[in-house]
Amino acid sequence: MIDAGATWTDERVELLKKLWTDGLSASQIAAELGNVTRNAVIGKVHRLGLSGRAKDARPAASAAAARPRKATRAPSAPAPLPPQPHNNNVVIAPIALQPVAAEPQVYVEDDLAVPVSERVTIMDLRESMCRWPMGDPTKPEFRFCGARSITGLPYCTHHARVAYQPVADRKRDRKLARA
DNA sequence: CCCTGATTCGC
DNA sequence: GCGAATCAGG
Repeated sequence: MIDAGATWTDERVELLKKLWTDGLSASQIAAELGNVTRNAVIGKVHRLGLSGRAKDARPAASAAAARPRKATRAPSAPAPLPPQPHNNNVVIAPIALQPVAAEPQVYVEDDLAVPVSERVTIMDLRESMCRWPMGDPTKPEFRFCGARSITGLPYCTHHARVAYQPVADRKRDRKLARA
């Protein structure tokens, strides 16, 4: 290799753009590029001015909620906040922020993106594991998803989407090659 | 504890 | 310009 990869060559920048707009997470992109951390990716993304991805219109929503101050690093910049335009047509539909069922049990085979790798029985189900039921609860082969759940939620990222949204199609693989 | 992106600031 | 540290949040 001529380049260790620690520099933002045009190719790497383009790949970054592609992957970012493609919806991959910063860490995924970092893993893909190699020799960079997710922070580096995020930093670059912001510098390129393509943060926020291709979201409809989320101008001030989360941006305004962002820390106006508090870097606990070294107070220097007053961090002036420009007037935020309220969004106009973000109709994310306040549909249901609650599970489609309090006690899910008879879900059909949801989809194919489910990682079969970590399915577990109730015996092996731990606190940090996704409780998404798979199969017939009355049958012995009943299993739970078992993937790492979002802290505070009973489901993994994937199933949380399915559970909390009527339709959430976001295909992303977990292909992080760590260490 | 795992992860996400956002931000700040020393380099 | 770069990215680690930090933050807020799921």
